[in-house]
Amino acid sequence: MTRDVYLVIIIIMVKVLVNMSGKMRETSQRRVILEELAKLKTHPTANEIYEIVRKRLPRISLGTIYRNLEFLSGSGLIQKLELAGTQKRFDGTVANHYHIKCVKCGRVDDLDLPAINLINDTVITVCDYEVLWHRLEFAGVCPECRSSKPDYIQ
Amino acid sequence: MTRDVYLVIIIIMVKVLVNMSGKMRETSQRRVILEELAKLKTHPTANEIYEIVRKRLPRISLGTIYRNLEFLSGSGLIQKLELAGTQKRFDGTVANHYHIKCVKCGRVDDLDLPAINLINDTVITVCDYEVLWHRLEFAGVCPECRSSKPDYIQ
DNA sequence: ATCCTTGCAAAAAATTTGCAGTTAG
DNA sequence: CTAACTGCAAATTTTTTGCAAGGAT
Repeated sequence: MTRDVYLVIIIIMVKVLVNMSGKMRETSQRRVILEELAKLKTHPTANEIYEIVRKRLPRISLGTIYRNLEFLSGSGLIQKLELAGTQKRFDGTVANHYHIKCVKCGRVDDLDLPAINLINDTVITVCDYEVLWHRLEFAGVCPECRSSKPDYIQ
Repeated sequence: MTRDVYLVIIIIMVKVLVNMSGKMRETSQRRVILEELAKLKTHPTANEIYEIVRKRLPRISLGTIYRNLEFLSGSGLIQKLELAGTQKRFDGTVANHYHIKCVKCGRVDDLDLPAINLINDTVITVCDYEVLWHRLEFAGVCPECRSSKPDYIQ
């Protein structure tokens, strides 16, 4: 639990430093991306964010979306997820938590499961690495897809 | 442990079925890819495999490499890894095991850590998914990179 | 006024696919 | 024979980047 406290402190420090340095500007594009990401419970791809933000800022470009997502995740204001599949996804929630992805429809949900940070120490004992972090991802069939007919019947 | 036994049986069955169906042909390209992958302890990308196989089969194309890697991992003869980063990696070892990736040089090593399959059952209790599998990936600094000077000195 | 940020378009990176010709079974 | 497979090249998909114009502080 102490580890999580450190993490929160570090995140706050990063935010303060980003603001203090005075180099981060609050543009409407950046603000809207952040707002929309905070609203969403899903974990959209860059392109999905583009389509959503475009409704409010029709002239925004996909390049700006990518640059901001990269910048915001680098600043610790959002989280970049590199899950199975071809595209990266983004999460407005910064706190460390695990995800599960539906193999049928592709939706990604948060898991209410405590992070098993102790496992990092276990890994240090079986390899010579300095272990920094781990990523734990689950895959399965979501409730909606489960209630529909199985593939081999359809 | 019983679960792993089932897994091994299933893998063998898949191999048998693949051979029985008589639809899989043993081409020199496919055989060499499989041979080279079995030799390697690293977890190469499609392009790295291409460069290695090309030494033995100079006329092979990258498309063939991709098609075979897809086919072989679909048949359970090799493993496709979708770790952090942009490229997929391939593992000649089929048995389920975890990996650690160096954040500096990008190399991927196997971890001698038992698979925590019980966690799937835990996840079922906190969400409505039918949990199929999980992926646990570590990141850190490998021994070689650790012994070199830190970034901010160089 | 400065220089971070944007839109646009082109480029890059990684992977997939169409097709005509080749080859294993 | 014939259907699976290959090489080649073009096409897709996803992300990054160069540049001149725009805008926040």
